[in-house]
Amino acid sequence: MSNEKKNPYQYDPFDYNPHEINRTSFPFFNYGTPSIQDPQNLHGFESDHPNSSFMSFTDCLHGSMDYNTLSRAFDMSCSSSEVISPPLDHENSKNQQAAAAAAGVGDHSVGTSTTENPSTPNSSVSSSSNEAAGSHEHEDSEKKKKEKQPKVAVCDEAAGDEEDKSKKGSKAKKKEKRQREPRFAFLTKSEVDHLEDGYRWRKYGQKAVKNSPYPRSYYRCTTQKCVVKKRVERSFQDPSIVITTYEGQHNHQCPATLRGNLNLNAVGMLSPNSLLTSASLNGSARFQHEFLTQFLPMNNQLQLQLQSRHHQDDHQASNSMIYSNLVVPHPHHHQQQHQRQQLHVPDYGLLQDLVPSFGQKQEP
DNA sequence: CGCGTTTGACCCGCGC
DNA sequence: GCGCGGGTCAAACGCG
Repeated sequence: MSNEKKNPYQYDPFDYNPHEINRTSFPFFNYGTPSIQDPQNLHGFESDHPNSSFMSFTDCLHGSMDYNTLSRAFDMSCSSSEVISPPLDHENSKNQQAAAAAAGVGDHSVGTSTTENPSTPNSSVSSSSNEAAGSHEHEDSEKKKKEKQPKVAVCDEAAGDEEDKSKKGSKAKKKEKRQREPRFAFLTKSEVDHLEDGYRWRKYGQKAVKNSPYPRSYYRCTTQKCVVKKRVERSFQDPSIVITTYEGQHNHQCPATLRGNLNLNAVGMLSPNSLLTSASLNGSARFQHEFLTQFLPMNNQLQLQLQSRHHQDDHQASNSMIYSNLVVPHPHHHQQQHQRQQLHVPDYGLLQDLVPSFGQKQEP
């Protein structure tokens, strides 16, 4: 656990350096040196966005921009041909988890910050996992996940959802390993589990999470034909952290956007710099968690790029991660909460699956 | 009544 | 083969 970003496979999207972020043009991804251990580092980021007021990513994303553009804007121009899927070494992660847990891994930053920020606003740290990349590693990870959802796999999502429904037993295509949609996970510091992201979700299940007192909730986009799902769970290491994992791509527009709220400038998205600028300058704008959901469609590309990049810069222990100070307006909270981001949150739930190295990074 | 949540049962893959 | 755990289904229920 203590290490290594040296290993290209030890992809740790949760490891980042806020300072880098300030320096880099892209506020969400950081390929810089990992030093989140120092909570202080957070200040750098924070100072940039004292009010945690960012433009809504959703807004931006709903604008007219294609993913290619986005990825370019995000300065993720590396080749995506190389798929570097974090190997979900089960054993490894188990050990790491155990070790981490034993060591009280809450990773300083997490534990510390958390305590320091009892008010729990919202901030998020995200990471992506490339599960649908198709690499061997990917396969491994999938196995861990047990690729369920045979229905979608068999009938090609959108279309078959309905029909399959009736047939749980129709193991018709068992052999066809269900292809998992690319998943995108991120952390959000919030008191509420289900963060508003502009889309409408229906909860379809809840399960207790092993080794965690917090249950994991399963949501599905209520839009017809949209097979996007998301899982929400709370980090047991830091209950203030909500781990949200999106799976799939929305094939429709964000309802919120449709309702019209934006004057978003996709502009901001076209350039990392502009994004940063916008975020910093546009105090009224919000940068919501939702941004990730919008990001989903480009996940493959994005993730590949991120990971590839990581691979290239592994000497820097680069991590692909998306993070932000979120202001998530929630019905239950009359006030918007502001939170500093928590980095490097050790979680042994979904994150472990998504970010294999997540649990091992906790050590300087 | 429509929509969303709750929750127990069920399915399925994996490890032992 | 069995048990475990993740993921999903679907009936029951709640709410506006």
